[in-house]
Amino acid sequence: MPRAPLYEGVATRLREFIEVNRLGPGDRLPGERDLAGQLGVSRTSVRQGLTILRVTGLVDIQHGNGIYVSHNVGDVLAPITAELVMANPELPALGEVRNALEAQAARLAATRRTPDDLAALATTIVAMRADIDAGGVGIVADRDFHRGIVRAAVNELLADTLENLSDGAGRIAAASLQRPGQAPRSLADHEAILGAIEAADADEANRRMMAHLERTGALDEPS
Amino acid sequence: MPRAPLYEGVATRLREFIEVNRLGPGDRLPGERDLAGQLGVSRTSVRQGLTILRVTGLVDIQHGNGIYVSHNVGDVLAPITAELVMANPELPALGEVRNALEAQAARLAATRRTPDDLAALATTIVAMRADIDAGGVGIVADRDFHRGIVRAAVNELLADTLENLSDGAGRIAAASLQRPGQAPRSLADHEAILGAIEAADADEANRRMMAHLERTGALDEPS
DNA sequence: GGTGGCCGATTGGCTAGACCACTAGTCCAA
DNA sequence: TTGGACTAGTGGTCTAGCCAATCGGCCACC
Repeated sequence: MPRAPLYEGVATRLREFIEVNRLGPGDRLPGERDLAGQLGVSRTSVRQGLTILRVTGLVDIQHGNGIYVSHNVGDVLAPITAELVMANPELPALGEVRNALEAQAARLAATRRTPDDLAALATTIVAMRADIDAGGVGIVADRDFHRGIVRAAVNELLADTLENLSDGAGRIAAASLQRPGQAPRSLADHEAILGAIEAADADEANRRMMAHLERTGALDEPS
Repeated sequence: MPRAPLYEGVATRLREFIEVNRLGPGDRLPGERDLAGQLGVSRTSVRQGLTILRVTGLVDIQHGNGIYVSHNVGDVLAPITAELVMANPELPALGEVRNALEAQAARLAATRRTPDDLAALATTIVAMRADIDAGGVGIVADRDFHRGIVRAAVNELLADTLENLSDGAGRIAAASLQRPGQAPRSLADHEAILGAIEAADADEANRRMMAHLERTGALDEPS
């Protein structure tokens, strides 16, 4: 059995330290030299352990100032998912995860949307129709619509994750809209989804969003 | 504007190195001393950069052997999500993300399930009924059912993410089953979900799974 | 000829100590 | 009151070295 590296243990003990001392967002940790002394390891190892917590999003390290417990839970997944997407943006498994989250956003939006949310969504539909009438395909309005849904869902973790997953997915949506006749179809989809959200029909919103995503995402299908 | 730390740059340059040299899973990177020389930085900084890539899941560092490009994409998110869940397991936002992924798994399972998958799922239902008849609540069979769904979905990324999200969710499910009359209700839900999957009805499988999760997850509702 | 153990080269893991770079607070002079 | 210099404290980086795990080849032995 291979033994775990020291800095792994340091990371674990630092997590425990934060938990035991009930440290919340914004609270300050002891300096690196202090921690090295308390844990009985070299400062180098402490720094490697801290790097792990930093990448993980648990702490915020400020040069010349100190080490602080981070604020947003969403920040934890953000850099990682971004990394993952950058590495292989058209991985099908990734698209399926993304679809699931966005359909869930539609479901939540159906129950939580405010009048402002509905107004914003309606605006994107008007804008998309105008763009299509003007000969465009409504890429901007399309993106705004999907973002509006996510915003209406009021779930920061979901929003952050989706934001990063979408970095790669953006061009897929753009490519999809370029297909002949796709833009009006997408517009009709949007209207149907918004209708379900207005009606507070969570199941229907979820179903229609999923159908919409599967239609637009299926680029490789033999026509 | 604050300048980025050196080790961040090292991590980025190492990522580029992997990409430019078309290194795939299993390929070996130069040693730490080599990299330090090539990048013109100290070994310390190289090690910190490597730690980032390691946490990120991009590379696998082996003591006494060398540094290799990692294999599984799922490994990227796994340790991070586990971390996140450990930190705050009853965060409602987390539950919503988890529900979305599991409902998506049900949807995918409806189209991809093999006869073996169906048989395994049916077995868990039989086992759960037997356990309930014997006075239990079928915790084990319940867990097996949900895992069986995920397995049938054939999406490694989704499976890995869910596996880690569920570490914290496990006890929620267990607590839910303890409620009077819940176990038979869950069993009925399972049967309905399996029915939809057998019928290859993706929408229905998705809908029923979501309904099931929302029912069992709503622990804090005033009864 | 095959087999087992030894040994050394290579590689990552860890330490110690020093100095640099940045931040925030203090204090003094204008 | 205000502006800037100073300073203590903190993270960032480097050097040099030794420790520990791994792998592969060599060699004695069967």
